Amino acid sequence: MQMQVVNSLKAHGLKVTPQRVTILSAIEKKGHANIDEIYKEAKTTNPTMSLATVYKNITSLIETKLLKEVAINNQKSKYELSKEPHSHLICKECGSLEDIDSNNLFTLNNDKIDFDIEEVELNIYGVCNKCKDKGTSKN
Amino acid sequence: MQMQVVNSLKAHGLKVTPQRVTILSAIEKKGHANIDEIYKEAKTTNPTMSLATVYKNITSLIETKLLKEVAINNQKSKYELSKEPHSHLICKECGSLEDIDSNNLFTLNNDKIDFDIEEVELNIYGVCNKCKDKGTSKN
DNA sequence: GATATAATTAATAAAAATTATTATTTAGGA
DNA sequence: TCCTAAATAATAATTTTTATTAATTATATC
Ligand SMILES: [Mn+2]
Ligand SMILES: [Mn+2]
Ligand SMILES: [Zn+2]
Ligand SMILES: [Zn+2]
Repeated sequence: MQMQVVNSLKAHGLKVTPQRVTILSAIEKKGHANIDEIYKEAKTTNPTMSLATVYKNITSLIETKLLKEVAINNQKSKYELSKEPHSHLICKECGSLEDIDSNNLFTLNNDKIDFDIEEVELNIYGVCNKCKDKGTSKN
Repeated sequence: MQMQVVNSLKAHGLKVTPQRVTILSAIEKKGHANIDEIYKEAKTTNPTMSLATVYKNITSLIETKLLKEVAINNQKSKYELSKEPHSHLICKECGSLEDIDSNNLFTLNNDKIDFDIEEVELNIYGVCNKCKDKGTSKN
């Protein structure tokens, strides 16, 4: 079984159930996925999995910081495994989302911000190269 | 009537209906608001307004770029009048959202990004001063 | 390895959010 | 003022999310 995922669950004090392993593996495979994509992918491994189980686990996996939500304009939120801070390129044509390393991407000059910063999220919307080439929509 | 809002609707080729004026005025008053907040505020001016009308208009106002969606982790999307690019401070305690000027806030080093950038969105999550002081949640 | 127990799950119902339908009204141009 | 396409209110339908509950299961303790 996905030792990586199993250990991660244990480390975060969550019981290791096949459903959770399946859900996390599905997200890991997809990189970023919304509820429906996770559910669909998870069912290929565990066909009896209930959608309510996906919802509940997404919630607890986020609470325990194992997952991170990525809220996106004009789409359902996607979820990803927690990892190094990074930014996202989001295509307005096809909705695709990809990671982009934040190092050297931008410099935050937060000298004068009077706010306890926990997390900085940079989302860059535009047109991905695939869509730029095709000139057409939805791929 | 809100001449500002009326002209804005005309300029974007949308019919000037009292419902649209009310919706835009509500958002203008609130700064940022989700569907429910818009509906509630709008009803104080126009009690017969239908929720479906709010939904449909939000969609067309976004399509015509009069409004902008602000998708937020763990909350329903908020909407604001289109204005200068800026960033947001979002409190994880109370959910409050406030504008912050992006000028001098960060520098984007986008030399090597091979992507047609249309819009850069920087969301800073953390704890607002009100919540920091109170130490407690939900205000 | 067997047992106890609290957590988790599947199935389902319920609730909340969003979109579609339709008859009526209305904004804006002729 | 009149016409007409667009917009609205009311409502139904659909979709999305959460709650409930009986059965199952992971894990701690023996
Ligand atoms: Mn990512
Ligand atoms: Mn704003
Ligand atoms: Zn694309
Ligand atoms: Zn706060």
